[in-house]
Amino acid sequence: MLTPYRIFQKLLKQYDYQYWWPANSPFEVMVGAILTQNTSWTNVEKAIINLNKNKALSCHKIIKMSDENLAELLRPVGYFNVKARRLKNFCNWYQTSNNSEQTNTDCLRRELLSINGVGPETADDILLYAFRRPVFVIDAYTRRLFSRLELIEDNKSYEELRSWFETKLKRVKNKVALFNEYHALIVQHAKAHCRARKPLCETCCLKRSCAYAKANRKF
DNA sequence: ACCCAGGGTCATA
DNA sequence: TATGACCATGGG
Repeated sequence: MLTPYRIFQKLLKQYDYQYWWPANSPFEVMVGAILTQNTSWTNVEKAIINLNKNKALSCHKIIKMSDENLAELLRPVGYFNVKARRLKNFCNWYQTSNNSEQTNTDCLRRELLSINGVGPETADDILLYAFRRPVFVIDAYTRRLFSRLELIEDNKSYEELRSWFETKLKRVKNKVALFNEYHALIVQHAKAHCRARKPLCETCCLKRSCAYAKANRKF
């Protein structure tokens, strides 16, 4: 039986540990989470370098900078005008927020979702990889993989899927570590699988339109 | 010349 | 609630 946990084991065996999130601080994780919306990570790295060069990788500096100057540093990520505003919206919340280790995760999640520009996946990236909370991140790859394995239906909402995964993985001990590695492995699988098809399964290439997957009618 | 990327918001029906 | 337009650079 293919269960979410079995699939995790296969991914781990195939790709080994990923040690996410690739960042030097929790704040950098949060910035990256916003900048990588529908954007490849290589572009995000360029923007992070720009921010560092201008000593602008801090809440304080980002809020102080003009929209135009910030957008210019964010140019490589695309959507730079939108993302400049989103980043500022986030920083304005982060600066005044007073959340501690004790803050309830659902409460923190609702606060994140109330920020314009932070949707469910970005919020969960931040919760898992910056705040170390046990939330399972759902992204386009996760949907495609489990849809093509015929374990989920593609008309499910984000919350339905997150709840499904968290229920299926209820019994694991260190949820933060597992959810962390799981999402990272799915992304790694997406990057690697089209180049070297290896036996996780025959039909789960995660490109949006994979001829192989199409031919096998696993959509 | 196309397709895609570690999404989200807003207007419309 | 469910689609569709829009945001925009860079790599394959």
